Amino acid sequence: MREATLKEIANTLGISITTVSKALKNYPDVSAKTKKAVVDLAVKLNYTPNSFAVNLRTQESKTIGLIIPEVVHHFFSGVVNGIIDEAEKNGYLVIILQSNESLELEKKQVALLINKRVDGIIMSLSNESNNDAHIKEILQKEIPFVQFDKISKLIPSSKVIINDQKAAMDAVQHLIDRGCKKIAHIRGLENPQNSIDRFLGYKKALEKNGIPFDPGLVYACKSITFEQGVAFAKQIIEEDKGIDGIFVITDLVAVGVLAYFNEKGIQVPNQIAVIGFSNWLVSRVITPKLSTVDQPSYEMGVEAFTVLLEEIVCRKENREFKPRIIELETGIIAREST
Amino acid sequence: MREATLKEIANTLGISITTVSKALKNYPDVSAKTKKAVVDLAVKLNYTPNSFAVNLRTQESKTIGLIIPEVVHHFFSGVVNGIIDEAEKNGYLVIILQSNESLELEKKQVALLINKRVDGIIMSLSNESNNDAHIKEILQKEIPFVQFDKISKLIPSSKVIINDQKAAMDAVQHLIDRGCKKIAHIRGLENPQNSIDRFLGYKKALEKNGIPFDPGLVYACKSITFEQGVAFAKQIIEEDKGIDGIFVITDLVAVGVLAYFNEKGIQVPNQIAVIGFSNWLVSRVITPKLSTVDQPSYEMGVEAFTVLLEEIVCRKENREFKPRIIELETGIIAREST
DNA sequence: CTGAAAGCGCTTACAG
DNA sequence: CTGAAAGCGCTTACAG
Repeated sequence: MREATLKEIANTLGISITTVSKALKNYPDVSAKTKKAVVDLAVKLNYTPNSFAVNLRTQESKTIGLIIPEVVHHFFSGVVNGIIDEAEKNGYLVIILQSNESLELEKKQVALLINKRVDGIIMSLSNESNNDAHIKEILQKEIPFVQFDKISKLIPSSKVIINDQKAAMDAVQHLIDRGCKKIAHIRGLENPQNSIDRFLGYKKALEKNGIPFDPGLVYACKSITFEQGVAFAKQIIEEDKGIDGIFVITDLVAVGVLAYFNEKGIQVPNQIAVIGFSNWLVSRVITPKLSTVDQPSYEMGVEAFTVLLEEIVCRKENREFKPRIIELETGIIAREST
Repeated sequence: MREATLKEIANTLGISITTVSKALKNYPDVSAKTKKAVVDLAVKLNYTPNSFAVNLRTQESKTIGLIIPEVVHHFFSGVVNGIIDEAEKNGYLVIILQSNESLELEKKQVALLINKRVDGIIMSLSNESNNDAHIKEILQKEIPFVQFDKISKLIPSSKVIINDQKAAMDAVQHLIDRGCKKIAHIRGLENPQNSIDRFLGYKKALEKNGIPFDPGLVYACKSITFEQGVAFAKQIIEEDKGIDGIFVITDLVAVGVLAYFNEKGIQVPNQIAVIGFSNWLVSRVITPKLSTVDQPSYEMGVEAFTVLLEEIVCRKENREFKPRIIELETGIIAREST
């Protein structure tokens, strides 16, 4: 069965395509009688406008693009969730691409989306990416653009973020409130902004509480893995520096720490308290249950789409759009590990 | 800056749009000289074909739709990964929608994708869904269609699946090989095919080993959650039926079982061995590390797109397409819990 | 209230 | 080797 077209409806009813189009779009200048005949037939034929033609005519695709480092990650899954849901509510569909943390791929994907003429792009940068030409091209082509999570501060677009520094301070303060005196930090990679900010938050919290900062208590991950957590936990025990609390860059690594402590019979939190970051699923089901920092991932997705849509609408109406920075609240989830 | 068009190139060079189009598509009947002039200018203007126009003209969107119950799920994330990667390699983009296990939403989403005129649809059904009208409409409109994981056997489409029955048999056999004599099964919901098949595999494995099947050793989840695992573990201990092995429908629930056993100091696997299903991330980082059945999620995604593309190509060339059932191998991952 | 016409930007069968 | 023309299916400014 072929798809019904306006032409078919028009021919069947013996009226013009113009009138059929207007009737279906509920224009005021069509008689009630004509309108009814058209609508009835359209329903009967199960007519839906050919979106290819509508796209070409209106120069809109009602589709947005989303580029993230990887889907297989609890935090990103949550964001994707929020974006898809909110987009759908507003009549938009979402094309998802993954950069796999490769700058090369990311560039190709931006080109793909621009070529596809999506109405807007939401993006979390790969670790390598920064103020690069492909990002600039998005802005230069005036394609509505929102960054979230891993952002480049240099790019003047809307951003949806959390305050990593403050969240890290809260986490370390939580350890201090629990009585920790000598707190280590297992930090992330050198480059990413959130890794830097969490480290700075750690330092600030110590400072605020009059605890001297000791660079010897900072352990830098070479990769964000369970195994890194195990390795640093081992090192911490073997070095025997009297550490009684650890703030870990993210839950996956923290879980590695807990696994090692479990194996060695080290009491958590009595001997050493541990707090992670991100509230992955795993942190809730591990023993002891991991205390962590909650990032509102779903909400980040919703906000990201919402501000993107604002920009889409503004540009369509030729109104000025001022990029907005949306900072979402994080919270400490205290469980059994602190 | 406006986007360059064929017309613009044609006017600039003083030749026809037709020739420009042919030159860019490397038709043989264009002189080398003209071709070079066109290509040079196209590169200079950073020309890319307007995909809206190409779509309308070719009646192809080079986009496929994917509907899954939820993204925030390690297994589905893996599949999504495989589909996106393989699609991109072949010049296709992927629109992702989530049914959130709601039949109502799923129906709406199928309509959205049909309306969007995607070139094909890949789908894992929601738990409520079956041989319903919206699925039939996909087939009736001759839209290339592939089911994976949660499928309806009644729908004559290509399918990418694992042999749940065999995988479950292997898991239970593994418990038996480890010396378990009285094996319980925490099964999934009533409806989904894979829940049924895993249960049947459990029965068959017992039968094959001459162990009488006891319905009293089967516990049926009302929801697939950590908490259900905890609750059933508690029940199993309190009932004290002498169970020494448990085959659990999926890792998340199995982790709940382990959490309860950990808390009560029950030795795993010495007192009771536990095996899960799906190889979630969490199973590798829990203590004791959970033995499980590995499902090749990424590969399922790759296969699903590959067979979809076969159908797309066949239909385009008006060749007959015979739906294919692709069954992927699973494997037992023996860790510390068995 | 209705409709002829232009146009979105491309592709391709056909003529020369 | 080149190009005029039709057409994909819609929307909308304009005329009547």
